[in-house]
Parts: sequence; C-alpha cells; structure tokens
Amino acid sequence: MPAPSACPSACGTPAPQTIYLLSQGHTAQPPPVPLPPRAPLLPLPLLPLPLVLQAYKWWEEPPLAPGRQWSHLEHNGMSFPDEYEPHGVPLMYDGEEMELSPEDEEIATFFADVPLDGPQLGDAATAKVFSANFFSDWKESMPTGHPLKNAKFDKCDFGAMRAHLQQRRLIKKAATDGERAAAKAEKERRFHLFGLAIVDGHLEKVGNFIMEPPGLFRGRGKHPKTGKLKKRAYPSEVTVNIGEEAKVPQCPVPGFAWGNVQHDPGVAWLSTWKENINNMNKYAMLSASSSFKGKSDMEKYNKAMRLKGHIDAIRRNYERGLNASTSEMRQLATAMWLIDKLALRVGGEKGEDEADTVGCCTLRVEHMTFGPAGTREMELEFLGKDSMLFKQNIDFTAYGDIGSKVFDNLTAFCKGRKPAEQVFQKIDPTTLNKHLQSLMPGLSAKVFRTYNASETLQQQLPSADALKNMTVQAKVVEYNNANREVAILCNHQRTVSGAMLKSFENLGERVAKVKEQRADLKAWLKLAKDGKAKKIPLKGRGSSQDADDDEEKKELTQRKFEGSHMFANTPSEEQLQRKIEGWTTKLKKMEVDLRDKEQNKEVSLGTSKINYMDPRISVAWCKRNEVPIERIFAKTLRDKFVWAMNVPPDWRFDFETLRAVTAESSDEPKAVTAVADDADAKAKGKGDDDEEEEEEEEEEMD
DNA sequence: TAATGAGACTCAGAAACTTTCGA
DNA sequence: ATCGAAAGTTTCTGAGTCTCATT
Repeated sequence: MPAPSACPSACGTPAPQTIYLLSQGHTAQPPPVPLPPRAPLLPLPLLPLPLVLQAYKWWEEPPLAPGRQWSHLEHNGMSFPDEYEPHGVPLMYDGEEMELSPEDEEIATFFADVPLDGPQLGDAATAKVFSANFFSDWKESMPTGHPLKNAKFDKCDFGAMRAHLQQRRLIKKAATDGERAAAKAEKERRFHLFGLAIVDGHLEKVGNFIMEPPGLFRGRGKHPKTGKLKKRAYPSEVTVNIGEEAKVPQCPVPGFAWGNVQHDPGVAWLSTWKENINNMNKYAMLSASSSFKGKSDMEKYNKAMRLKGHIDAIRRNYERGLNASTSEMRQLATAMWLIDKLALRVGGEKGEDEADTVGCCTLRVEHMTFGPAGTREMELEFLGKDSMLFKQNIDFTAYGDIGSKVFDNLTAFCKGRKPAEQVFQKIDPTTLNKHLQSLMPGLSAKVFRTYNASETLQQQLPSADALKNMTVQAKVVEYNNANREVAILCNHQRTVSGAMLKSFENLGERVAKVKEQRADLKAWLKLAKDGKAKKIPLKGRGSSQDADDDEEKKELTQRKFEGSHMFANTPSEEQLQRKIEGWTTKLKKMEVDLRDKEQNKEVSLGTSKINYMDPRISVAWCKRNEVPIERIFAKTLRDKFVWAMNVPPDWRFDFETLRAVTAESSDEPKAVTAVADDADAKAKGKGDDDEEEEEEEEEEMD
C-alpha cells in the first residue's frame, strides 16, 4: 500500500494548472498515522429519486455561459473497491504446491480469473503476449530474493486457483434470497452515498462512481501491453472537482486523503486519476442520462442536422477537389469521399505501444488490393477501432464518375509505394478537420458518421402507409431492419461467442429434428390412408420420475422432445393432417428465426442506437406508427434521450427543422457554399506554386 | 512554428446481470 | 407451473476523436 498522500500544497510541487484552486488545501492533509475508523458518511437525503431525476427539463432552461458546465456542483467523491482478501489456494510450481503471500496471490488470481476461451487467452498469439506481460509484471512486483523471482511461466499451474474461482462463482449463483437481498442493499447504500451529485440544484446520477479495481489490462487485439498489471488506485491519486462553496467530500478510505481538490466549472468530470498502463487520465463523470451528456448529445445531433443543410455544397467541394492541381487537395478530397461514403473514421496516428489499427488518414497501401486491370474494383481490408475488421469489396463504378475518379486517385497515391507506406502522405486529421471547419463551422470528420447514420435511419424506416395494418411486433422488426442498415454502414460488429455458437447448434439441431418429425407424420398419414393405422408408433408411457441427476433430466427432456409429435392413441387422418399443418408452421417460424439470427449474429445494433441515430427520428416514427417507445428504447436509453421524447409525430431530421428552432443566419448553407467556392478559387489561384509542388512530388515518388 | 502531447470527452464490444420464453 | 436457455439490458473500461497548450 502506498503511503498516504502528502498535502498537495505543502509538498512543493506546483499545483496543476486549474482555474480555481482550493484555498484551504490544508484541510485535506492526512495525519501521519492511519486514523481510527471514522464515522460513516452521511447519506444524501433519500428523496423519491425517479421523480426528482425526471423533473429537471434542462432543455427548457436558459443555457449557461459558453464554456461553463456548471455553477454549483456537489458530490461525495468516489467509492473504492475493498482490499484484497486472500483465499490461500496455492500455486503449483514445477509440480509442487507453493503458498503465496497475499500480494503475490492477488496478482496470480487476476491471471487465474481470465477466461481461457476469452479474447485474451482464447487466441494463441494474443495469449502469448498477455501471459508474458502478466508474468513479467508479477515477478517485478516480487522483492529481490523471492523464490519465484526467476520462475518460468511454463512451470506455473494456476489450475487450483481457477477451480477455486469457478467454485466461488457457483456459490454466488446459488445464493439464497437473503444473501441476494443483502447484496442489493449494499449496492443501494453505495449508490446513495456516491451515485448522486447535485448540479445547480438538481439531483443527477453519476456514471462511474466506483474506482476501477486492480486487475490485468485487457487491451484489445494485438495490444503490446495487454496482460500488464493494472495497479490498485488510492484516493491519494485522485483529484476531486467540486463547487467552491460545496463541502469537500470526506475521503472514504481510512488513512488517506484526496490527492487534490479543484473547482473548475469548465469541465464535466467529478474526479480524475491516472492509470498506470498508458499514463492516461481517467474520469468519473455523470451518467448518460444527465444534463451534461444530454446537452452535448443534443448538440451533436443538431450539428449533424446542420451538416445535412451543407452536405450538397460540401460534396460539390470534394468532388471538384478530386481533380485539384495540388496532391494535397486531391488527397483531402479523396479522404473526404471515403469518410462520407464509406463512413470511415478519420484515423489518428498511433504509437509503437498501441495496437496497430487504422482509420482513413492512416490507411496503408497494403490495406488496398486493386482488382483486375480495366475494372475499378478494390478490396479494402484493415483493422479499425477496437481491432474490428473492416473488409469490403468496393466497385467504384457503382458510385458513378466520382467513384471512378476516387479509384484513380487512390491508384495514383499507391503507385510506386511500398505496402507499409501510408496512402495519404500529405494530410492528417488536423489538416482534414481544418478544411472541414472552413466548409462549415464546427464540422469535423466524425460528424459525417452521425449524419449518415441518422439520415440512413430516416430513409430506411418504412412510411406509415407501408406499415398500415401491421402488428406492433412486425413494425419493430421493420425498425430493427433499418437499424441493421445503419449498423452495417458503421461497421458495428460483435464476435460470435462460444455460447452463441452453441445456441446456433442447438437451434439447427432442433430444426433438423422437427423436419424429421414432420416426415414421420407424413409417413403415418399414408399408413392411416392405407388402413394400416395400427402400425403407427405411439407415445411411450412411464415417465421415469426418478431423474435426480442433471444428465438424466437432460436426457428425459430430450426424449420428450423427440416424441413430441407422437400420439397417445392411434390418431385419425384429420388428427394427423392437423398436426402436419402445425408442424409446418412451426418449422417455418424456426427457419425464419434461424435466418434472422444468422443475419444478426455478427452485427451489433446497440452501438448505433446509443451513439449515432438521432433519437428524435425514432421517437417521431414511434408516434406516427403507434409503436410504444419502450419497444425500441430500453429504460436507460429512454432516460438518456428524455430530451427527445416530446418531438411531434411529424418531426424530421432535416436542416429546416433546425432552422425553425434556432433561426440563426449563420446556419444558412448558402454562406458555406460561398466559403467552399472561396477555398476552391484559392486553390485555383495558386496555380504556379502548385506546379512546383507537383514536380517535387514526382521526384518523391521515384 | 509546426510538431507534440496532454486533456477531456465520445464511442466501442465484452461481460455481467436480469427478464422473458418455450418445452 | 417450472426450469433452463435464450434474449434483452446494463455495466465496465478500453479505444478512439478533437482541441488546445507547449516547445
């Protein structure tokens, strides 16, 4: 355990640059020895939360000064996970039992807790890095002279610990009602203590109010640091941001004090700390349903609507730019096309100690495989955010002359370049965003994804006419189909888990069985027609009651399912006929289900629903078509999108809608067309310089 | 001064947890 | 009516984007 933090203002290091620094910093100084247990913190008053939380219609309030998130902010800091409790289960090293100190055991247990078939240990290449990183960090944490200091990973057997953890999971699963109630009460207690904040007089939920527990860093894909030890963070590493007149929260861990306390109303976070893997800042912030998040969400979608008003001019701008005289302009235009049409992310530069993933600006020659000469086809394949595979065969001629030009440009950019070289050498996210900014104030690359996602949803959702006479269930299916189009556009995927594969297998088997059964029924109908009904096999009696073990029970239900099409007594022809019809319907439904599941298994609909599709489109569509909103948005989404719930049924994701509300002349797309023309004219004007640049370019390419 | 890096926020799928479904 | 599986929902924290300060 690190020593309790010294008072920040007494230690001599300069205070971080904040606007308002706590004046009475000394009150945060801990005594040199741990304090005796303190009186528990007083919970915030227990108000009827749902009522209070919903009462605040922030979108009807006047906005705060620009750059200001709050005027008054009160909260209780954050909660910390319990200290490690040793279990005493030994490690087997080189065939021998080895008892571990609590410190050693904790880290070993982190490793034993990583599932063998998960994304880290399930893949051989990733597992190698993960295990090696874990092991070296583990040994590093041991003092010199420790018996395991020079241990070999291959000689470690974590089996007993894994078994113990599995046992613990089973025990938790089998908890009594009383135990469950106790756990729930504890969770609620924590929520009342730390889960709420008072923002300008309104009670709001905190998103993450429990410090991230220690463990092994689960970097995604081929992350060089995956498996490294993520250390326990203490209050002394946490800076609390709170209103100046609010009471500084009491530190909940005895013997510790907050590392720092500041009063900066320009930021939305309540607490921050640094994680030890990448030395990055982490934050505790309000929940998705809060006013902070709601406001910025609304602004995000309004900006996307504004883009809709400017999109024609912007497209004309990059279409012209594809033929620009400077290669920088041509690259800019080509990249904009990819971002607009293929919904690529902008793609910032990444470091050596991160997974090798790319976006538009970081695409490399090796990611593009050009089709046969004479065609304008290309396979674009790369790992994007979260190492998700983007793989698409693109026929650029399908996008008309513009598409063909884009293809020709990409061919030219790649020509004479090595596979590992970047396609776009003259641009990066900064230059690209600067250009976008000049076309529309506030425009950046990611807005295209929001705009295209929302626009696609609006276009794909069937009209009220088309939905007439449909059941609500059928309408929801239509909604999900539109949602799926958006998810595919944004390349939102999910990996097919082991459990999912298993359930596919089960469903497939069931379909096969039902088919067999229908064939049986048809054969029996023939027997009945031939007057040989007596030959029809009947349902066996004697259900064995004594199915005490799980295996037997399973077998029993399996037998029951297999015989489910049979009759107790010799059936009549009509009985058979009816059952065949029933089985045909059942089969059809199962096959539709299977196909639907198959289509969806690798597509994740949630991400676009939460982050990309303007909720007002969905709300208005539900109102027009009498679909209860809870069929589309689960509880947390309805809370997140409260601000969108009161739109009229005819609300449209259109620039005009926005203009009707804001009535700002600067929003006129006409003005931006002029800017686009300006930029274009400027590019044309610098003709002479460009020629020189081009010559340099030729030399570079040789 | 352009590049570099820090800071703060959005967006991402996996995993955990809860509810519903179907035999 | 019950019980296990499947589906739906929420939580968690890693991975991006984008802006601004620093050198």
